[in-house]
Amino acid sequence: MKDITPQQNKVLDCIKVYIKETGFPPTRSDICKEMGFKSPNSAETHLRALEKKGFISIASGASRGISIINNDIKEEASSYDSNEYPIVGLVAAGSPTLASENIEKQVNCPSNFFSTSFDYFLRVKGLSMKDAGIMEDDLIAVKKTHDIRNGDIVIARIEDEVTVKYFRKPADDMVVLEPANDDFNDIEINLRNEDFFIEGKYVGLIREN
Amino acid sequence: MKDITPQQNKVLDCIKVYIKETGFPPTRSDICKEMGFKSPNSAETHLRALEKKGFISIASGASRGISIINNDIKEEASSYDSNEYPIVGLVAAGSPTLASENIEKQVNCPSNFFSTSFDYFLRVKGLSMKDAGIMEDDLIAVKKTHDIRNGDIVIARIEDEVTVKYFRKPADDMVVLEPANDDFNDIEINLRNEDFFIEGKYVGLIREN
DNA sequence: TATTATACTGTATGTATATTCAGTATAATA
DNA sequence: TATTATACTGAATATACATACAGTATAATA
Repeated sequence: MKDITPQQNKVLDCIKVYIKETGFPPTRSDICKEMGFKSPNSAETHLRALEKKGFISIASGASRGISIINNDIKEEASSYDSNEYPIVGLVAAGSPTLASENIEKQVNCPSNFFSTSFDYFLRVKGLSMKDAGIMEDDLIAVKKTHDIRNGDIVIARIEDEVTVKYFRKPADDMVVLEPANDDFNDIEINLRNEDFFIEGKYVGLIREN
Repeated sequence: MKDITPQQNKVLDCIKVYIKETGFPPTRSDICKEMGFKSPNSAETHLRALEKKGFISIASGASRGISIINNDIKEEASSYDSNEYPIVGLVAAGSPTLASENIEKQVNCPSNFFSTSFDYFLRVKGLSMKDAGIMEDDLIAVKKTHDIRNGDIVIARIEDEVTVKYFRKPADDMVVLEPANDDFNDIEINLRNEDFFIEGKYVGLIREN
């Protein structure tokens, strides 16, 4: 799977939304309306790019012949399929690896439990995301991915510190991590100087009381 | 929902199969091929019958504008054994009963998922418990019980209104329900005058992102 | 008995739609 | 420097498609 451009991603998203809302895929012209294009060829070229990169398939000659190619392994599994997922502690320093010494325990959970598939649970320390409803000791479902958009909640590692924050990228060489708590400050990272790594994306939450 | 004829059922089935295999709905002509009809009008009349009976909707003028209307009562009717839990909507008025019309869907979940056993999930409306990390559209795991202590989060019904709040009982004939949000006020209930009922206790939370 | 629903064939037509061709422009890559 | 990918506008066209109209026939209602 090759890289997708932001614009192509938008088009892909708008196709998904269209299908979800109408039950059938959009025409070139429908995509133009959604995206604000003035020529059906704008949609066409994006579709061909998405096809080439393996995100969709296009049935030749057929109207609305677009179908989303799903490489989310989760979807293929049956709805009652369940798996063991590790709970990883959010250790103050060091990355949340899946090495056995970091695993608190394994929990059984249906793999399609959240709308997106995920890889492990992370136990939250601190209250920096309080206003997003993420509290101390909550379990965050984390999907290992680098496909992050502004506003996503990410699990990131800066130098040796792991943290959960809102993600924003105002410039190519800069990332801002924003807490959801007025008692905390934004973290600005200069990608030139600092060691920054995105462990994954927050896709769901579980709280045991 | 009116009765469906065997032939109409076949057509409906073939539409479902077509969508599953191609990702988009069939044309009249596609249906003819699948069903062995020789006239597109055969498909057309069946489609109109299915539309009239509420099984599909047809977008006027659009090609392949068929979408399946989903009212799978099957899942809702099944009994809640070991691992299937119903999601109940927190309707503004009325108690969150397990009657099928109130059940959003069933989710598969290990019965020992939370430290305490539970009976159903409730979808949260509003932000009155924001500071307890309970946000809009979260799923609360509810245990049907009347064993409540001060400080527990309860699902309670006052007259015809269902609400989630902290529970406190300062006197034998009085209950105070406290929100976790400064924008809301405490609710004081005089047990002599008002119809008050505890539906259950909050034992866990799930958030889908 | 007349009417309506079901279940088809066959033809016709306007338009919805995919798709190609011709351009313009920018940024990245070889 | 030439080439390729991205990101568009704009026009043209063959055909894919929904849909209406005209029939035939059977069974179930009212």
